[in-house]
Parts: sequence; structure tokens; C-alpha cells
Amino acid sequence: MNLTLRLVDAAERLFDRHGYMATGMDQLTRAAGMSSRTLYKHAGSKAQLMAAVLAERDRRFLRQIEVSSVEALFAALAGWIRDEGARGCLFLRSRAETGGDIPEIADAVAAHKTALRQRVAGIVAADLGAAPDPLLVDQVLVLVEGATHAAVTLGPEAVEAARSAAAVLVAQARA
Amino acid sequence: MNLTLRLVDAAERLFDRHGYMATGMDQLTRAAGMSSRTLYKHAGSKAQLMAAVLAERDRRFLRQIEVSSVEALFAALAGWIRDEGARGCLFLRSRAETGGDIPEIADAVAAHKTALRQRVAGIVAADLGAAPDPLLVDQVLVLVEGATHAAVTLGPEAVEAARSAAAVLVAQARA
DNA sequence: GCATATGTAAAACGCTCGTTTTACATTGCA
DNA sequence: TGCAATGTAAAACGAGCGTTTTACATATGC
Repeated sequence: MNLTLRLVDAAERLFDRHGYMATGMDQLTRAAGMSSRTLYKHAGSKAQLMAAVLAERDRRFLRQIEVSSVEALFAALAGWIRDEGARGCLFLRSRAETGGDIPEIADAVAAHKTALRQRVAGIVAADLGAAPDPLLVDQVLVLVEGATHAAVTLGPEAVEAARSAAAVLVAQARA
Repeated sequence: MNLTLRLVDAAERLFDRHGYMATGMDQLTRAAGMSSRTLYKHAGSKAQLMAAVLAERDRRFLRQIEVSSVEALFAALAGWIRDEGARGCLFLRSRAETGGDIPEIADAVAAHKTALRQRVAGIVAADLGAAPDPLLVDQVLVLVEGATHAAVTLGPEAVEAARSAAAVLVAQARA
């Protein structure tokens, strides 16, 4: 089995559930079932491992929201939260935990947020069948971030609230 | 000067900028200008200090959004972010950093989020002049969380997007 | 004028951190 | 047959962690 894959999967789980700083390298080696020597050969450093985790999560999340309507976007988000739980955005959390001071992490977060914004713009455009008003794109993006973080305390109802709010905004843009 | 106040202020600054886990007690004593003996006499422990920081921030934030219209709510949020910067919600961040495993912190976060929801409900009620639809309250809450977290990457435009989206929803509820 | 409270400075506590190193086992290919 | 690659196990590295303790200074109020 691919050691790097096993490592990144275990690391994503631990970093997501307990935080980047709170997760020690020995917990990582135990969870991934490999020696620290092998871990460092594959990952380089803890920060690079987190960057690899974020790159993998970026791919996985963008695949999850490979849709062409705003309605489907929030349905996909609801599915993600049902499967993964609601602990807020791992990208923003890891950036905040490290004060934005670790380039590998800060860069991975910036790349993800840029890609997310472009993806949302594409979804809104496909839904409307026209070039999207930038304000509407920002609004849907805010609703996605809001659902992600409000779900920590509100649960799935946060996504439903975001979905219905977005529907109103899109309907109004169509009119 | 009040030592506890000085301590909590310094701690809020450091925890907010660098994270809870990444901030050491020696940095805290240096920033607060007191010995570790005094710090522990006043704060009890690092977790209790964080709880005190969150309690103080809760008071300060709720005072900032002491308004009676949704429009004013987002204006107040814009002011907060202009003054404090956009690093995401310190409550959610500190909870996530500690995996929700530290009761002092988890409790302070839960209390704040409950109070915030009630405050938003009151603002929507005052704005509409009627008992608010719970869905509309959730939607405004999602927009507040969304503006807070989207502002990390989008800047103040995230708040403007949330403000305009909320305006549409409130106008529709009034009709 | 002496106890009590409140503070500082600094060392020590035992433990964990991220990372590197030493020593050895297994495998696959020339 | 033997060398290079790839892995494990475990110790060691120096530093930093949160917290407590020891020793001492300075005020305040009876």
C-alpha cells in the first residue's frame, strides 16, 4: 500500500479533529503505522505534511462541489458536512493556528480559497447561463463560508438556511 | 493599574494573532509585564485564561452589535473587522484548536454562540417590528459567520456582500 | 512596628516537542 | 552473490512546554 497516501490520510484525520499544533509527530507515526524516519523521508517536515494534507483536501472538496447549479452546490456542501462533520474550514483554521507565518501552509490556504472562489463563480455562471455579477458571487461565497462555520453550532440547519438564502438571491438575479 | 485587565488584554492579543497553542506562557508574562507567579495567581491556568479572554471578548463584541436593525448589524460588523482585523472567529478557532476537549473553552464558546443567536434574533425582531421567522434568523446568522470568515480572504467586501444579501432577505420578509 | 498581602526574579519540575541519528532487517534487481 | 533501496525500532538531540517553588522586596492596615 502507498505509504504517502496512508500518511496523508491519517494526518488529515488527526489535524482536523485535534488541530495542527496539538497533534504530535508520535501520534502521526502511530496512526500512519510507520517509523518517524520513514515519515520524514516522505513528508519532509510537519509543515510540509500539513501542506500535503491541504492540497489533498482541496482536490477532494473541489471534486465534491463539481456541480452546475447553486442549489446543487449547497446540497453537495450538506453531503460533505454529513460525511465529514462540522468543525469549520480546515484551511482557515490551520492558517490561523500558525498565525499565517508558515509559508507552506499560508500558500496552500491562499491557493484553495482562490480556487474555491473561481469554482463558485463558475457555478453561478452555469446556473444563470450568463456572466455572473461579482457581487452575487461574493454573496454565494459568503453563504458557503457561513454555512460551513455556522454548522459547527447550528448543525445541518445552517446549510439549509444558506441554501434558501442563496435561492432567493439567484432568483432575484434571474429576474 | 488592574493586573488582571492587563493580562487578559495581552492574552487576547497574542491568542488572536498567533493562536492558543502557539502562544507560550513566557510570551504571556512578558507581554503582560508580570511574573509567572502573579499570572497564575490571577488566571489559574492557561485554559482558564483563555476562558477569561473569551468572556471579555463576548462582552465587547455584543456591545459592538447593540443595534436594532440588520443594516446596522452589518455596519457594526464592518467596524469591528476594520478595527480588529479579519482572522476568523476567535471562539470557533480556539474550540477547534483544542478539539473541543477543554471544558472551560468549549463552555465559553457555546455560551457566546447562544448569546449571539439570541442577539441576532432580537435585532431581526426589532427591524421587522414583529416576531421573527426562525429561518430568517438562521439566514442572518449564517451571513454574519460568513462575512466574518470570508473577510479573511475577501476583505471588507465580504461584509458588504453579506449586508446586501441580508437586505434582500429582510425586504422580502417585510413584504 | 509587625503581620499580611501582593508583587518580582529565577530556578526547577517532569514532560513533550519536532527532528536526526544509529543500528539493523528486508527486499529486488544486476 | 552482492549492492542499493527502503523499511523498522529506538535512542538521542536541544529546546520549549505549562506549572510550581524558593527566596526576597515592598506596601498597607491594625
